[in-house]
Amino acid sequence: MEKLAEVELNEEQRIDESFDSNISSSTSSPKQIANPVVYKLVRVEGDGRLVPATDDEVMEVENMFEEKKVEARSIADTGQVEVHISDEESPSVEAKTEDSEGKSQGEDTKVDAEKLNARLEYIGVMLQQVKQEENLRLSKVPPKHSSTHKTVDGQCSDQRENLSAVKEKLPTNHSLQETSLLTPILDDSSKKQLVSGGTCVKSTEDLAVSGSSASASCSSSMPDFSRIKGEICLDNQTVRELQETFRATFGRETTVKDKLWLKRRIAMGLTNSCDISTTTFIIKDNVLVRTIAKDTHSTMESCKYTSQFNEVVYNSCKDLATIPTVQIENQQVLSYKRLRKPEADNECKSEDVCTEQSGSKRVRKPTRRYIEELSESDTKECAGRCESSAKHSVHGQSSPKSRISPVCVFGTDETALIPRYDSFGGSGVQVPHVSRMRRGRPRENFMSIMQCHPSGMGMAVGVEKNVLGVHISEQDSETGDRNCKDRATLKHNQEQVVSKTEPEKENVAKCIDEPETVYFDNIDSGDNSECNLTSPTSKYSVRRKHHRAWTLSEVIKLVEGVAKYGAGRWSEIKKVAFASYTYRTSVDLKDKWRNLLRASFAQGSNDKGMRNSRKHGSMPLPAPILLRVRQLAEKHSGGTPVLSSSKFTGCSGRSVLETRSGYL
DNA sequence: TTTAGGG
DNA sequence: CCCTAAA
Repeated sequence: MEKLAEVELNEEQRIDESFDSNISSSTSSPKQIANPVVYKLVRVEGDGRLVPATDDEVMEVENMFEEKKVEARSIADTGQVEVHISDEESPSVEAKTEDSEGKSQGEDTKVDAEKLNARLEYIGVMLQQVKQEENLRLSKVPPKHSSTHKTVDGQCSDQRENLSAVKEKLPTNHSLQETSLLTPILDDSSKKQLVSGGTCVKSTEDLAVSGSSASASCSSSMPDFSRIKGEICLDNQTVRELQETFRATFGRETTVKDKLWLKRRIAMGLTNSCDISTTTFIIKDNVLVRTIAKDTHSTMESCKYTSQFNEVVYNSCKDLATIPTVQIENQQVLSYKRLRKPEADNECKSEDVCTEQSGSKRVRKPTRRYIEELSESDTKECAGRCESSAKHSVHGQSSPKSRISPVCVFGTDETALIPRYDSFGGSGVQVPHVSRMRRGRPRENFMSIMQCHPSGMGMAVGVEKNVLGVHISEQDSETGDRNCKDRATLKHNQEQVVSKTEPEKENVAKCIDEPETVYFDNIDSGDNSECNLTSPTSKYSVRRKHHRAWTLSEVIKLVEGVAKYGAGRWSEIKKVAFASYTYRTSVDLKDKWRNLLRASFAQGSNDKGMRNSRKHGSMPLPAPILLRVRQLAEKHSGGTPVLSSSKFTGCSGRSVLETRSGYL
């Protein structure tokens, strides 16, 4: 604490010295929040001079840190810092700082805030530059220049100079002073980001200092890399040592006893990467060395680099009260929530080491429910199924009987049958009605039943092809699709059906109602490959769930929809292009597009394997469409837009639409 | 509700 | 195709 006091004194003295300079308070911004504590630190002499506070007064500085923490936090919460950093250009931070040094008592408050702000700006700029350099180094592609970047470029021709400037400047007393500001603001995860893998001696020293001096006011201690200097082989460490190292790395205790876990966490922290696939770790000067490396692709390089980068960021951030903008822009993928939610829930937070760097992909929690459901249905057989179907039941029919699979209707237990029958698609065929709740394709279920008991269903099958197909495809879905919503139940049915009857039946029935010729994807085949009345063979038929094969026209609609609205606007596309296709949901479109992408690129790279994998019965996707898909994908991935590609790219010169006719 | 992703 | 989480 003595040191802190000294620092504060120095600050005040500086004010004192530069007192004579004129102030231009015009630069004051709304973010400048007066800090009342400052008043206690200076006195105004008769001539108006500011004099340092006495020792007793200085003691109060300690409180100020608390105040500042709050203040800085509030700044972060309102997002003002972002605005500040990105919008305001700072022609000369230093000059500004000097100019704005206080003159009178009234200005004093402003002075402090001014300095802080100036520093914020300065650091913001620096961080921008750091980031910029990062981008330059990581990729040849020039980074997108934000307004701030332009400003920076204008004033600083050489970024490296500024980088070094950061280093030189930061270890001064300011950084010391404000490290304590930073600490509580950054939560654990962000600290990890910043701290992990500091290879610089200075950073280590700073950390040590700040760790000791600021610990009084900070709940969580700072990492101490001095402990992990030199070469460390994690494998040789005991659990206790590993915990020690963990603490040195992440700046917090852990009670985890699992060696491997600890090693992995430490390694992750030091490399700032979750790509730790080895079991043996050696750490040398904070850089992870892999002795058993599975992925050798310049891991060391990247590790080292990120370490250095993070160190710079960290040093910079020490001087910056809050750094949301910079953090976010640095692809460190620190979410806003994290930065704005400083409460540190310790332990287990390190889990985030991994997720936080996973890039821009949306992060998902594990879906335990799905897992539970699956395992349950697997193990508990019928009981599990009943439960899950109950969960999905819209009607809320709680009676177990109501949930009995339709097959039971024709099975041994007639009494368990659902008493209700629905008219199916106006065909006059009565179908057993189960819980209407899933968006499933009823006809499969229905058909399979039909096939199993043609006699029971009477007339049907023959007529089906002509009549039912149309009805179902055009108007069913809403009623029919709800027919059997529970997949588990449906599966169950099918399995039972299969076990009792010929496996092909379902398959045959399934394709009856296809209004158009069905093509088959190149990739996502497995499901619909055999829609073929004449060759009802394969084993796949047994396993298939309700599946509506995509027709070529559908695919084309989809592709054009994507071309028009862009991939991702599935609901739009669905509304416009698939309005009449009630059985295609936006999710289906999305899935299909995903498959199309895969197909198109697969074809581009090697079409042989694909060709081999393709079964003879299936019709491949027309090349022009795949091409179009690929182009759309490229276009959307940031490439240069391709104009009316479909017209020119067809192998045969036909447009996609024309090509289509050949398949209908 | 819609979108993105995993299974 | 299904399911779920995130937005």
